[in-house]
Amino acid sequence: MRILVVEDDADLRRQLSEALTQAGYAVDVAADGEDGHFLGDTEPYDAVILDLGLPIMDGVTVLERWREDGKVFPVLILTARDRWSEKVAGFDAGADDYLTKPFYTEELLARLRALLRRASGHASASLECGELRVDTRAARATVNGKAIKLTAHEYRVLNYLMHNQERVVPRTELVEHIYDQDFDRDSNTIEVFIGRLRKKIGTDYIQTERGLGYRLTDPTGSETA
Amino acid sequence: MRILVVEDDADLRRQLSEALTQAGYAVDVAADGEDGHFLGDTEPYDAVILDLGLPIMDGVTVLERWREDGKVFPVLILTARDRWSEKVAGFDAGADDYLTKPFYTEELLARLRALLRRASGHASASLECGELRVDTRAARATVNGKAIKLTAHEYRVLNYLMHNQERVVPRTELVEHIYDQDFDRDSNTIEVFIGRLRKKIGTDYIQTERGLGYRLTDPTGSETA
DNA sequence: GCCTCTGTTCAGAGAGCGTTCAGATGGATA
DNA sequence: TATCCATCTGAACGCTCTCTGAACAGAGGC
Repeated sequence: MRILVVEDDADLRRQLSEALTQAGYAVDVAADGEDGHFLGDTEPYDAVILDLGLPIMDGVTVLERWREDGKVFPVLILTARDRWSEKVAGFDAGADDYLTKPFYTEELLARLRALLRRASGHASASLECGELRVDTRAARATVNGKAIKLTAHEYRVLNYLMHNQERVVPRTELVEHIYDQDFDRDSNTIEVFIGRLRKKIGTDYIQTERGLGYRLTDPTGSETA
Repeated sequence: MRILVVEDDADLRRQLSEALTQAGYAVDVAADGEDGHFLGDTEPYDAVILDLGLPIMDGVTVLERWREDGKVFPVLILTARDRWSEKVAGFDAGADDYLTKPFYTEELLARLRALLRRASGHASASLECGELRVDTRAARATVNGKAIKLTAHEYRVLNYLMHNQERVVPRTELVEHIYDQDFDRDSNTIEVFIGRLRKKIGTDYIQTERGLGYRLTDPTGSETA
């Protein structure tokens, strides 16, 4: 975890740097808004601790510019001022937390941990198979980065196959997982859906194992007849 | 956005509930730790405001159990105690923010906005989607810079979709996050609101994924049918 | 070559959705 | 308190798209 500290007071800066280093973080420091802004724009930080009263460029301005540039790292604002209206302004500029000087180092570390923990909770669950990708959260499929429009049942079939890549999935198993209990098995709807999927994602992904079922496989991968 | 308030003091509970409702949230309340824990376990909240000193089950215990159960909603801890050691304990139990009584309602709302925004993966206070913009602070929406007049529920629907851009949001999920506990789900109010929103913001922003739900998307973005 | 299994096409059925509207509800105003 | 107005709600209706099942064509195995 790499942290940026932007603080003009030399004593506090050193104190923060030491505390964070000791807590196991990699720490960079900046003494004014311009340096701080530059570092935040160019280096990949996991979180930033930002003083509001800074030389050259104000802390809120620095923060606003980062957010405009699409920087999403969590920012903890640090300031001597205690007025709530400024806290509100800080939050709405894109801050994630706020701490008023003087503060206990323990509390700072605790808030930082909370920020990092929350920021890391955003891994999107996506299944991949070659150039085929299914984002289960967004319910969206892409091939070579191009979005594919799937109907609800097509999506269900593909999703199940993606969860069972490289495995032969019998048609009965597909039926059981896609439909609820009572479904007339004397129908060829699965074949129809497989056909439509092939048409949309490309014919090579879904192989037919005659008499056994279907297998989703990476067509570019190591193939053995 | 649906919020759970767990607070034993009746006055404060009502005050919070009113303030949050007026700010456009759907609010459920609980007066003790056991009720609170149960609600948090069974209903899909976007955030929780949790008092530490609670009857029957302590706030920290409630929080720990939620986290053990895999609940990830952001939690803002609220307490009369000001000692930093308890703040640290609260954070490490899985809290995301901390506020000491007495507090300004404005600050609570600002911290809540920051939590919700961060929880949905957005860094900046104003949510954007193409030319559509929602200012969560002022509860105001604009398209191409022109303000749009939205009713309370229209705003809630749009706000929730903005927090979940590019994702298919099932209608049931929308209902759960826009209304509080008691609401008759066998109604087509969501369709009605979607229809009105499309009329106001333009028809291209909200896509219907038949059988799956609705998706808010940037119409000018790189879309491939 | 015959038989079985799979792929494709198509039209009807049905579900899901959009729209409209009337009544209910709640908040504001006098 | 009575009245008005905006908003919300739930039902009805019609439309569109998807699903389904059948029929037929094609591929593969024996």
